[in-house]
Amino acid sequence: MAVEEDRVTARRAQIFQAAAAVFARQGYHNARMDDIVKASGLSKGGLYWYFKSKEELATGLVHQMLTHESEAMQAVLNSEAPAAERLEHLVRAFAHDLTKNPDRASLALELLALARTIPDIRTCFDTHHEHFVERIAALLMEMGGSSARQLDTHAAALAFTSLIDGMMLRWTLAKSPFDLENALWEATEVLVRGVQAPQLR
Amino acid sequence: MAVEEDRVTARRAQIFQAAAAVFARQGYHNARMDDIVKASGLSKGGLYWYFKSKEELATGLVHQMLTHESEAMQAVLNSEAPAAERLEHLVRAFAHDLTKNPDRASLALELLALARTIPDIRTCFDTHHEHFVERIAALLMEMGGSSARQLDTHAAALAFTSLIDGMMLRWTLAKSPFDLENALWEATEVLVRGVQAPQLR
Amino acid sequence: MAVEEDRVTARRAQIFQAAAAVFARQGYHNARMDDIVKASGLSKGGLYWYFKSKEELATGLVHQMLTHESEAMQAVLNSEAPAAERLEHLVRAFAHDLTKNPDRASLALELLALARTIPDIRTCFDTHHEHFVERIAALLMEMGGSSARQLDTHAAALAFTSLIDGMMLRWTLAKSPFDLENALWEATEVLVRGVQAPQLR
Amino acid sequence: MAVEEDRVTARRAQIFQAAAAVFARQGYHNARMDDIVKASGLSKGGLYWYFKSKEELATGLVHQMLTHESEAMQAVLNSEAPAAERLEHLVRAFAHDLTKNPDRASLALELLALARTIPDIRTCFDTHHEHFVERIAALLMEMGGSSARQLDTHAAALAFTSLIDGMMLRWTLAKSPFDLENALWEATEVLVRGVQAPQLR
DNA sequence: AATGAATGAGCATTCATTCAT
DNA sequence: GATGAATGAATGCTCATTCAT
Repeated sequence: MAVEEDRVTARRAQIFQAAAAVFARQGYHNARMDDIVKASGLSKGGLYWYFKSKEELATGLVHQMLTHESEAMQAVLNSEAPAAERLEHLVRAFAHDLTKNPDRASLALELLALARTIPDIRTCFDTHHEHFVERIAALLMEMGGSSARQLDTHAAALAFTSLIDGMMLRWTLAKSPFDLENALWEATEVLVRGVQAPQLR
Repeated sequence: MAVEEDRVTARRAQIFQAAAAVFARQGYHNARMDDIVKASGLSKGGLYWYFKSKEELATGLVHQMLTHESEAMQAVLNSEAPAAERLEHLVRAFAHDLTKNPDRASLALELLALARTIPDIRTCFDTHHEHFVERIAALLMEMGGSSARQLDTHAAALAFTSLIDGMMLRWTLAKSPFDLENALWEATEVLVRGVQAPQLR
Repeated sequence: MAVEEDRVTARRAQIFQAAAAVFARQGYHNARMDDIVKASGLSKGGLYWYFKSKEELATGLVHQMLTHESEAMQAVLNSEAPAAERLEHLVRAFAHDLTKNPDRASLALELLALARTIPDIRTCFDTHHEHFVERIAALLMEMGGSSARQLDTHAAALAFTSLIDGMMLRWTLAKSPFDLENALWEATEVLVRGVQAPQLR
Repeated sequence: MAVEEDRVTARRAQIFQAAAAVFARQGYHNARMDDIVKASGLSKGGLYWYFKSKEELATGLVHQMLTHESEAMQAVLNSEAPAAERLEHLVRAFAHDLTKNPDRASLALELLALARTIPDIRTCFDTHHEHFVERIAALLMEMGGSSARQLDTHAAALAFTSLIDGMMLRWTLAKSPFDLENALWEATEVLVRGVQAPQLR
């Protein structure tokens, strides 16, 4: 039984990997099931055994990716380091990972656009984002927001996550590539400074 | 002659409007040329008289939208008000506009995703973004960056534009809608504070 | 009135020339009315003023070409020279003309194929061919067929015309071009010899 | 494996037959893929599984027809009979076949016209014709050409093949049908007599 | 479980023809 | 007579999905 499970998991992983590569390169709509079949090494019927439609495959892929990302994030947040360091680690790890796998950023944009059209995917992203914002807000709070700044903290968290997505997007599309890790960390610093700085008015 | 030009312009505008509505609702790939034809009030052949392919139509639409946006931005920047006010005006106008036309944000995401696949569209966005960043950088500089902070200013401008795109994206996808104008302005304030705050380390 | 007629004739000739060139190069079905419009120097509406459909244009073109060819043939046949010389002249003139205007042969094949589908064109060719065969038969008879060979003469005429069409066809399609005039005249000689030779059995 | 091959061959044959019928009746350009689909008994996708475009289908059809024809010719030429009889057999079999299947002649004209536009088809015909001429030349030589007449023999072979094509063409287009077998054999006799007759000049 | 041949609804695009000006 | 913008039916081809083996 466990062996069964393993094979299923392995096959699905195999397919996810193929789909990720194909979607990243060609985009969801320009990707043919046959392309994914070819990339996966399975047969057409085989693929449809594990995913009953292209949409379900995309949805599953989003789910898997966001789960991974969430776990990776949690791992960093669970560390013993001071909040500021955890934040930096988070940012750098994220940027570093994308820099090494630029396709991931491309894929993310593709799937994000898909969220507009496919409700399940939208829900996935939505939930993920909410958790993300909460964790960041907590982190920022811990970093030195006085209780009087709670609102600011939450707003800053939203700003932070938006910043990340927006910069990833810019980075994937920009023809003249820039150093994502650096840019992202600089931006984060500015943001953090802004949160901790005394109110202007 | 001028009349000719006018008709051509009018027709193209008419088609752009139809395409914008359809792309916003259904997405580029789920949009049928027939849908746009229907929405435009022209005939199929008529549409193809002005745009020789679906792709060219999308490209033209991106061009037109970015041109409009750039001009709107310039108009705000040309005002006599102090820099800080111009920035606020810019942010609020942008957010206000989207709030009144939520489809625009949706459309923007769609077209942004298209940029991955269609080179001409990518170029349009790229150029537009570069100009955008430059203008914002100039504005931030004017707002009080000492020359010693030039680098920060540019980084902050990049952060700012990323923030805008990212938040617009979040806003379109979020199921629980939030006040875009408020969130964006708060985030902007944090960012500005961060730029003007004394270096932390 | 006569001036009117002249203009009409001139315009039609102008269009025929354009259509001939376009059909020769692209074939009837791959030719767009716009191509012919462009080649003719007229406007779309202008072309349709003189020919009310693509098919009518093709039909008119066939008619005009066959009329010309028939007249050219008649001119040669009307000469005072001995029959054998007239035949040679006929063959050489025909081949010479095609060699100088290879498009004509190509066009002929195209229109011949069209005859299968367009009844009017088929009728044109049919009538033309009948006359052609009759004239050739008369010529061959004059060249020395005894009355006892009348049947042979007619058969030979049919053979002769078939030979011409077939060789023209081969010539247009052959990738390694050959000397049409020479080949055709040699073949004619063989045929003539065969008609004049004593019955074998 | 052999079963696989067989099915593929059978399907292709099935499609060729349908295409031949449809092209013969309507012509290549007036034939709709749907017509062929209907005639073949397959589905649209099924047809496209075996031929990836209309053009490829036509090309394949030409190839198949010429291969068959070449084999049929070879079969006749391989017989033990004297050369003259083999020639007669060849001519009569060819004509007889067409008379029983008039569509074949019609189809041949259609495909011949296609050769003007589709390079692969042109090449097929070209190669076929070359072989045809060579075989006929050899046959004529065997029939009694002295070595002094070698040139004439080749010319006569070219004349012969042209004659066949031309007469088939005439026969398909003629409204008043004639006896193809008879006409063709008579013409052949004249030609042969011409080759064997003493030089005139 | 796995295969891949077969299905058929769906779609972008074309192009002969028309007609208001 | 002439123009060319506008029409819309027509068509080759695609591709997600199915199902007999």
